[in-house]
Amino acid sequence: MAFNKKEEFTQKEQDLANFAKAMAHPARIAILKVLAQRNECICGEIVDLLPLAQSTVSQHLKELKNAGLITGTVDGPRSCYCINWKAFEKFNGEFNFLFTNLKVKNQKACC
Amino acid sequence: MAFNKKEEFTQKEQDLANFAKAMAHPARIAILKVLAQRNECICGEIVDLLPLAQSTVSQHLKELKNAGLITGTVDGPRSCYCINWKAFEKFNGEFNFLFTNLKVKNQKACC
DNA sequence: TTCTTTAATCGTATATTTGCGATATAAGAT
DNA sequence: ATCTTATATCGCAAATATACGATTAAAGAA
Repeated sequence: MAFNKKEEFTQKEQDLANFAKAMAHPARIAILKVLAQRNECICGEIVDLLPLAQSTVSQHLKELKNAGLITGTVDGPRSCYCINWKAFEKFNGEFNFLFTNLKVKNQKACC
Repeated sequence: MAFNKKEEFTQKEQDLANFAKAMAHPARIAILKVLAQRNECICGEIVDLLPLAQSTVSQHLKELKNAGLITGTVDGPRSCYCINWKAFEKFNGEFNFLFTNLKVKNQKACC
């Protein structure tokens, strides 16, 4: 890849891409779904629901946390994860601003 | 990776993850933005706007097309790409159904 | 203190993505 | 028929992502 060209794009483009990347795996979608329904889940519960090893689930949780889509606190041998609704609001707004709004103006079909 | 576990998730989870994956790169976000603003852009115009080689842009366009986010027709040495608004509507709805709706019920903050 | 339980991290193998130059293709121009 | 132009595809190198087992860490229980 010679060099990573991602930094050459605008910050907004990078942010939106990172948000999308965090959701770009069915396991992470599934995790988010569980958290959205329950709020306040420990890692073990999620592991039981997914067809993946504990270490793999932990890794996916870490990615979601790094991307800011979830929050988590470690409390000794137990942890607590929740959806960060604010992040979803922000990116949903960003997404709509970039695309859905323009739809109204520009509806013609071409190819 | 031993084996690809992606098929073990539900079809909806996979579809949403694939949609997200298509947007998981700033170059593809930038391409979608250009197409959203103009409708009916040829590849060359997009190449001029991005800090990437022609072959790389063509590859990103192919990925967006394969994911169904854009449509494109080849007309000899010239091509025409457009946003597939229906796909955006579909996935935006899916996304809202999975997450944003639940927000109302489940607002408490924990961690 | 030692044992148990739960989750994070490390190390590693394999798969996929990203990016480019070179080449192929396809249609119009000369 | 050959040249030009615009785009797609091929082949490859490097970077990242995915997944797991093994290990570590941290807190409560015995």
